[in-house]
Amino acid sequence: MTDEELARKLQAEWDQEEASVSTKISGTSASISNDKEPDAFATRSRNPQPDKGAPMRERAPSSEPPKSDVIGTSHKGNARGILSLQSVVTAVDTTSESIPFDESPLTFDPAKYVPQLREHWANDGGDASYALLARCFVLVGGTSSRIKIVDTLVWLSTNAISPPYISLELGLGGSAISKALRQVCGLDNRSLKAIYDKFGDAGDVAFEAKKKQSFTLRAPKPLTIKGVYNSLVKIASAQGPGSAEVKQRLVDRLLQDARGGEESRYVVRTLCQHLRIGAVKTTLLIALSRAFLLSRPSITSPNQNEPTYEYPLRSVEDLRRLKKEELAEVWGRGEEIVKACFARRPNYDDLIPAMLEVGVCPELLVRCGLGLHVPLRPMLGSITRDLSEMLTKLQGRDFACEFKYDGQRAQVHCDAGGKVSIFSRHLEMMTDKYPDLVALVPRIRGEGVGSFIMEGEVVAVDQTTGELKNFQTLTNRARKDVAIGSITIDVCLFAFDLMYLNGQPLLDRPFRERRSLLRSLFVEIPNRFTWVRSLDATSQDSEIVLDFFKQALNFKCEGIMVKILDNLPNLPTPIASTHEGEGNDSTDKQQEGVISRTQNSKGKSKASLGDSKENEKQPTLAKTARRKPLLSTYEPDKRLDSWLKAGTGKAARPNGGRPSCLPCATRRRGR
DNA sequence: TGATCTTGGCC
DNA sequence: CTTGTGG
DNA sequence: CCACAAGGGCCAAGATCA
Repeated sequence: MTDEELARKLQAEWDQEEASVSTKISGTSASISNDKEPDAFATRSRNPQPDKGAPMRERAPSSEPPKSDVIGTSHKGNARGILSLQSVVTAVDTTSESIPFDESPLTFDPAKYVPQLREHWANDGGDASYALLARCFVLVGGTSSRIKIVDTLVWLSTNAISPPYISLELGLGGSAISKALRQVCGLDNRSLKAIYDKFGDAGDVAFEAKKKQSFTLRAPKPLTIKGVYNSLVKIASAQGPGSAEVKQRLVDRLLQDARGGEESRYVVRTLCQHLRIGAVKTTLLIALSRAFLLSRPSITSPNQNEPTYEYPLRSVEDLRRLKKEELAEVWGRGEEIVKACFARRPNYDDLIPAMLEVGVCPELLVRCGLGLHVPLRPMLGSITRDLSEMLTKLQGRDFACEFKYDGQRAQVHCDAGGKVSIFSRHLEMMTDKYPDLVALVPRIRGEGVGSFIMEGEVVAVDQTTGELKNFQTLTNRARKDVAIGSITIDVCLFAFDLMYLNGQPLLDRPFRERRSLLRSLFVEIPNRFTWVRSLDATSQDSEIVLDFFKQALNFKCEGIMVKILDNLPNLPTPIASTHEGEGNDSTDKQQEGVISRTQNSKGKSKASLGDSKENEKQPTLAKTARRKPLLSTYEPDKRLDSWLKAGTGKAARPNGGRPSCLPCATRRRGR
């Protein structure tokens, strides 16, 4: 297909789409335009701006919205529903004719998709999103350049163009977008602002503005996936003086080339990196998993250097024959693998090539697993309200309590060569922010420690008194290009976990073992590098735990973390848990056994659900026994009950809130 | 240049 | 960080 | 129950303006 034909085809499709103005597919999708509460300019938090009706002026005097030509980039309201999804996913119908990567259109083909979507919606209900995304990722008849589409599309779908630990910022505010809209659509600020106030979403503004566009500056060139992605990268790459204009030009072009309102909407939302399609990381991983279970690229030109893709597939026919639970099992197993990979190596540029090589199988975890200088997604703790809830969740298992310090979580990588990387909780690279920590690493590394990944909390600490400073003090530190001599706020790293050591992942080891390795192989430096203060306890120690919690608060900590120590409960004696039937040791043990048998293949909780017999045995206990198993392993990106946090929540009570972990419970059930 | 505003990161 | 919402 | 979205307070950086 030539460019010209393609363009004509797209234009025709576009017209058709415009005609059938935003065919609402499901009721929920209506929420897009449902925004009441426009909230002028919706810039971020501050910015007093009580200003309501006052229209924006260019070059605002100080009373006006200071940045008069800005369309805010924050929003209200959720966009759920597949109308938006279909628009974003666009026309990557990889199952039909083969369009070269460079020409893969950004626009979607409503004629093709709308009926399918209706069908999906009717038949699959909640699975429609996954089904649709999976369909769009299906790789049939592809070449390696086509494969790139998947990659690119995934990035675009997740509001990102790079993983968080690689800093590639668009550096675009709303102003560039409004400027472009003014220029391209011939509207003035006042109208734009009015539209924005109505919808509260820059993308919706673009939609309306584009519909009002009365002229064209030049012949639009159909947008392609690759083109849009490349533009984003170019925008992000432009830096320094004059960069604003470069960015502006790129934005202008994108909006000129956008055909019609719907495409403009999503181009702009893409530019804001705020697609609002309700399908982000997890959804995409699930969709990828399904797509790769069902299909693989077939290389048409074997003479090239194209690799061959031969991983096994599931056939749709076979899957159709399965019972509902069996099908869920098949999907679920794949999803767990893909999620596990992404949790350990959160980069689609790594994940997708690996999937292309081996498909969705345990091998994937080897190809795309934990590695140095690539942050894994941290394990999280479930929030607990009070002590009794905590002890209940712990189900009588042994646990460790740790101070929960008021600082910033940090993941420290060090390779055998001594190179250090430090990542934040959200995987931002902050090595440059803590040159003092980097310098510390050689000194804390004990004998026999080569490479490692450890985790801890960075806290501002007075070096002479050892006194802990609050979080706010820590934020006063400079963040970029910190010279080690110019540091005014000293910090201490309170380490609490070790996930990797000497080339070997430790994620599957029990916490007790990881902690022991950490504490035996590394060397403390007072007020610079120490262990989190901790206390091992059992469910009988509620008073001691409570006291520990109070100590933590007195020590300027936010509260405590509680962590399961061992995988298998080490019950001294199977004393009958006669009364209460609360903790119920026997079922615990059985469950745990089931899990550990299947764990190596990532069976996990799905597997344990399959064994329903054991629950039958003790009907009275079924209610409490359905809890998820408690793991002492490090489970990246999961929020499980094996880690519990108790203490003062920051966002709820920024200042001086009372601890929410009230000393409510001395009333413990026996023992 | 310094004041002012926006952004994006942390909790 | 927290909450709210929807499936 | 989960995933997504959005909310708030705070800060350094950087862009923009007077």
